[in-house]
Amino acid sequence: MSEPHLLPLLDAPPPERRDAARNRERLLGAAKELVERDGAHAVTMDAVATAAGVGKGTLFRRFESREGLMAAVLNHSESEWQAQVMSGPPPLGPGAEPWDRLLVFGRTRLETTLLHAELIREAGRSGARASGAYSFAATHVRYLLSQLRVSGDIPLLAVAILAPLELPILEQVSLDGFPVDRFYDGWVDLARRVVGRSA
Amino acid sequence: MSEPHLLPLLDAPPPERRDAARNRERLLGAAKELVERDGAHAVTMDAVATAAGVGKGTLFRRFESREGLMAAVLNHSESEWQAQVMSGPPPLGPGAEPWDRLLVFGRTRLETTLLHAELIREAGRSGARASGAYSFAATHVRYLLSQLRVSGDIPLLAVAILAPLELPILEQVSLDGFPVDRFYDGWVDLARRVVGRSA
DNA sequence: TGGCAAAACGGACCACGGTCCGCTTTTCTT
DNA sequence: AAGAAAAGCGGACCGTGGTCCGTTTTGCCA
Repeated sequence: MSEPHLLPLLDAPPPERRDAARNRERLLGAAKELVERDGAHAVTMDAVATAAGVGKGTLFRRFESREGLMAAVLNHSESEWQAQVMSGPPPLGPGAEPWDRLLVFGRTRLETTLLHAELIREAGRSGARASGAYSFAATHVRYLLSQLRVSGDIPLLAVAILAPLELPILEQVSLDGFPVDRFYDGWVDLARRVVGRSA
Repeated sequence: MSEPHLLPLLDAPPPERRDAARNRERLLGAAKELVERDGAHAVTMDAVATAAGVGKGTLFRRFESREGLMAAVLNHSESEWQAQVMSGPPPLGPGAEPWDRLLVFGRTRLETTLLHAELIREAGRSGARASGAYSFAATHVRYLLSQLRVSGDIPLLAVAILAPLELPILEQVSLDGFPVDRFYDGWVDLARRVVGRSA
């Protein structure tokens, strides 16, 4: 009947057991390797579990679903870009004019999305959700827009600016046969109109 | 060694055999019914085939995949809206000012997308592709933009205007907890900026 | 009308995502 | 150090999407 000695501050998330952590790492490593070798679409859950020397049940307990696993891999791949944005050199990182940062942001985001296209596709809904990719970008754009003293509903304008850079949109568009360069120019034009720059 | 008597004009698509046509109709009907009754996510291919009194192989031959089937159902559902846009009463249909048409277009498109959300989701890539939903909307917006004498790369601006109304974007946004009404207002603001209206 | 090639049919079959539950490992307590 | 509860493990098992191929139907021509 003894009371717990330490009250959890802010109900802390329960820590991970040692074997669990080890297996998560093995699984993620195996997944990354297989994705790189065979392409995300060809990676089966059985294969990942086997390659990691772990049971399938474990794989699913750690990553919820195939999409979840892909999202985890994706997240890892995008984290470098996120770091560049947050603390890399200008003009992508801090230190440059907001407008210049926005332009570079758009270009690199477009490139990153295309680079990870397959992974994003395989990650499905989790791609945007579980991996913080989308909300990171949204937050950053909102920040830049506020720096630019844009008038209006900034969160929504951020959505509008980001939307054409999302994979589902890019896929629809490229079905219509747009080259990527032209697409980027178009995006710059859009950004100009939205933030209200004339030239 | 006789020559064919009739040359096909513009290599015509081969017509469908009677049984094939009959089965396609049965299948589509069964699918619509099941989707309505149980929700798209709960509809299995076996169930559709059985309900239509047809083998599974036939179902797949006619509709390619589950996504293809869902796209077909979706297409049917959207055709009414498309008809309204093309030849219904103003301001959605022809006869009103382009700007007013654009506004109503946006609102009804948003509503339609949300109404068919589940079907769109289940239709996956085919949702945009096979069902002409996306390209219809794009074409129409391009038309309205040209009527509005908008300067710039009209096809790309059309993409930019349409993008925030696509389901994947709406889903990401509503995760961030936006009410729909506010979202529509935001879209109108976006449209204003893109076409260059001050008020 | 009979016959034949092409098209379509259908259900047995397969692969893969996901679940379940009896067993093992970890961790905490005394 | 021992013991027990919690957390984790793993692989047999299941449902569903998708394929394959021997059989049937259709449409055409004689």
